[in-house]
Amino acid sequence: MSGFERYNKILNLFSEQRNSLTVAEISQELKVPASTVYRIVREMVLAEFIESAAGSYFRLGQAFIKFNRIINLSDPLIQAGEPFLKKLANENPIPSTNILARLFGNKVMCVADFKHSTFKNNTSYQKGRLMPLLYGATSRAIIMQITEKRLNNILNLEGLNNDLQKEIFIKGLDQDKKKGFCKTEAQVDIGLIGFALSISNKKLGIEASLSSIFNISDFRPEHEPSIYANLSSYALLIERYINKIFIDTEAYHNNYLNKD
Amino acid sequence: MSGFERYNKILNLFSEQRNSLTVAEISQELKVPASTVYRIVREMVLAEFIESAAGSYFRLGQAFIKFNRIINLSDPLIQAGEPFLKKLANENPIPSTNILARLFGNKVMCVADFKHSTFKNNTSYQKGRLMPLLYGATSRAIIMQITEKRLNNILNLEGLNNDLQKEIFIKGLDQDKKKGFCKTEAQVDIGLIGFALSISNKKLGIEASLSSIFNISDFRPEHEPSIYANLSSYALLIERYINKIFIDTEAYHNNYLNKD
DNA sequence: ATAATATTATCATTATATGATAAATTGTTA
DNA sequence: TAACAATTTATCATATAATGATAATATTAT
Repeated sequence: MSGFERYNKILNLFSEQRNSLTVAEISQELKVPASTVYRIVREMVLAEFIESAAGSYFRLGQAFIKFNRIINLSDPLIQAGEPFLKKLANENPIPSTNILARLFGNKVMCVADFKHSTFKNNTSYQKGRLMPLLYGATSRAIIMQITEKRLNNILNLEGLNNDLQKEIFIKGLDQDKKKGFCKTEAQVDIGLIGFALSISNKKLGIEASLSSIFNISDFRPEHEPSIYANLSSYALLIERYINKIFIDTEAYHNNYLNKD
Repeated sequence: MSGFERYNKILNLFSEQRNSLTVAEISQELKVPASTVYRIVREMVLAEFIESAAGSYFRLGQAFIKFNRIINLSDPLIQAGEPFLKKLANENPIPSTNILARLFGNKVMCVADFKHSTFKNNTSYQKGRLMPLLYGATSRAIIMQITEKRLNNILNLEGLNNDLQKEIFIKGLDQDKKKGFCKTEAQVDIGLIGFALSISNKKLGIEASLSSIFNISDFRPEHEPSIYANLSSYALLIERYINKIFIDTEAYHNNYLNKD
């Protein structure tokens, strides 16, 4: 264990379920002596990436709140997409939650969400939460973009090493690719149905998706056309906006450089 | 430069204004050769603390969104305080923005905010943004809690090294301490007036404040009593709730340990 | 007050980071 | 498409910092 990995491993011990840890626990998890962990933790406390809680426990620190704000203000996907989620929710024919998600390692992370006030259920998708890559329309609209090789790696990692299963999964994905959208029922949350479209920008390395999630009980087949119409028009809008941000940023950088 | 500081310094080069940087720029800022910076940046990209953007620029990475979520779910101040901000806003006699803030180094960071729909102005206080420690009611209600020695250090750091100025500042603070609340006009944003109370929990090391911010043009002296009544009842409520969380967490930990 | 736990300090040893340079890759321009 | 420039990765000897066992304090609980 060396370099940044050492720090990252400690941070990744913290989770929604286990949000505070003692040095003894960290030491045990990482199989590193307590004296070493104390030194490392102290460094991170100084930088406010960790803070001490009651009873010799430690928590994640406030620095994350600070950096999270900067990301929200600078991430092109969030900047371009978040403002449209509310509009999308308002135009959908039935109550919905609407989500922007992107690839995060071999998981999918929601980076923006808007739940319409009339949508009473809760989805598992929440900003910052990691979700499985192989289930749900939100995720499918993302993996349909990645290369075959990478997909294969991920399928192996996720335990889909049975060749037949793999083939079936890839075939289904290819069909979705041709159609240009994804639709899944109850793959992530029971009682919910999801529709998703890809959002991408090669230059910015964005592999994302825009999705609308509904209660199955609200949903009727006749809703589908307007759901697709909404999703596809907003997906296009967001892609264009991302591109605009890209152009603007480039211009800004050029301008900045010329001023030297 | 060594240990976590090396990574932290790079992360802290990113700001709202300068949200993407090239390796050359980082190298220049930190006075570290590009070959070294490339190695460090690569490590951080792997951990998703940094991500590559277009045109050889780098941005903060998505890991912050993930960790920010965990903090929001686990920070006792946010957990205890955030739900009450909306209620406070609704009960205030005039349109307001309501803020929970805490100490962050020698700055003050807003960790939760709720702007009432009728409040049209914008405050500088936004979740995750660092604000000066010496101006505004929000900040005063925090520094009035810290030890004299620490305050002195901060006053020196902030350039208040003139003894007379210092004395005046401390006297004003002492008066606020006696009154038990802070009120400032236009110290941070012109046209706004702020009222704040301290929130603290020694065991959890929380030094924070709850504040309501109004438009000066909306404000009349007769509003003051109800403003104070609201603030003080919610501040008390939040402190009690923090304590409840503390007790619950302790019980949880004990329970967890006994199960081994 | 005493015991138990948590935290910091010390220091010889080991392992890793560093940075100069070269090589490779990628992007740009003619 | 070739030639060029910029970006990124690889290499490696050397300097530097991390490690962890142990001892010394500090803090907390009994």
